[in-house]
Amino acid sequence: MEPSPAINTSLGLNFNPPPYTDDGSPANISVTPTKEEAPAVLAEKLNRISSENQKLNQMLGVVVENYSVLRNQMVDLMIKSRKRKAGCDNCNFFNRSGSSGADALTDQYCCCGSDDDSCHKRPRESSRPKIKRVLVQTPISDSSLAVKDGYQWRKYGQKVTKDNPSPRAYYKCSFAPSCPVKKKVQRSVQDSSYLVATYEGEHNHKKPNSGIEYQLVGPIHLGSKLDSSVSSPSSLLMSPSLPSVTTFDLTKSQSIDTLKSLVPELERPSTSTQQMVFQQMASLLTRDPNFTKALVTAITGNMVEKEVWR
DNA sequence: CGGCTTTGACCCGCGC
DNA sequence: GCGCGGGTCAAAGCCG
Repeated sequence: MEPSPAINTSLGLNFNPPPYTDDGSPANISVTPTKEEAPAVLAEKLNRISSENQKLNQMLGVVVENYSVLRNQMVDLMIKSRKRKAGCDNCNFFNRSGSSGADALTDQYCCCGSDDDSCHKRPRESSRPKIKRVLVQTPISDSSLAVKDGYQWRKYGQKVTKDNPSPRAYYKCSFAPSCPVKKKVQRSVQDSSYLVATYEGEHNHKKPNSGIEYQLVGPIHLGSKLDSSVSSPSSLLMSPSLPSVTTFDLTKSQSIDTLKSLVPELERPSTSTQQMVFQQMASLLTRDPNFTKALVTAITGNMVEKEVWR
């Protein structure tokens, strides 16, 4: 593996909370400005907020740009790596999975354009439904196999498969037959705290309850605990869209904890007031879809980088 | 009563 | 051709 170019993908989030006194109250901020100084103080605050907002926007742009660069580099490296393994200099796609189970990704994408049968057969885009895979962390005690993705599903079957002790549930979009999307949900055989949802096809309608919940999606490194077909970089590239993803419901306080665990710097405030300020800031930020998207993009980009060049 | 889930039966592709 | 296993069907049951 080639060494990674040193690209800083850290968010560099520096909230710079105002200094606090021992009793937790802000030290240098006048809570009740006099009538004379109120306009000046407000204008100053406004300027400061505008300035911080501008800085945050710039940081966001850098983060997104860095992710894009990293992603392109990862794609290039994976293609090179697979070409070496497959021994096909003209072909950039990946080996077919031998399994036909839930963890199998059977689509291949060949770029060599060769009609030689000794090379790989190219799937016909028009005849193959798009396959997207999603990882969702759920309590092991939750046996419902329900993945809340904003769409309505009708369960039409459940089977116990050979390679996984947990049953696999089959769902159709409740808009069927006009919407052809199907979904298979099964607990990961390697880490039963994760559900693996495999989506086939694309919805031809909007989410029935779109906007109710936020769903952060992006590839996440889960180490060797999960089955390799889900967590490996190759599977990331085999699916048409971001395939191996984890889901955080940012409307829940649990997600704030998740955010803090992902960005340890956010845990530095020590006093209860600072904690409260953090909670409020995190809550405000995570309500902004653009911010959450960029945040996950940055984090997952960093994770993918570590995985690829390990 | 309509919609959804459950579950056994059936279909079909694949390997031997 | 046969067996195996994944995927789907459809009747029965459940629930609001």
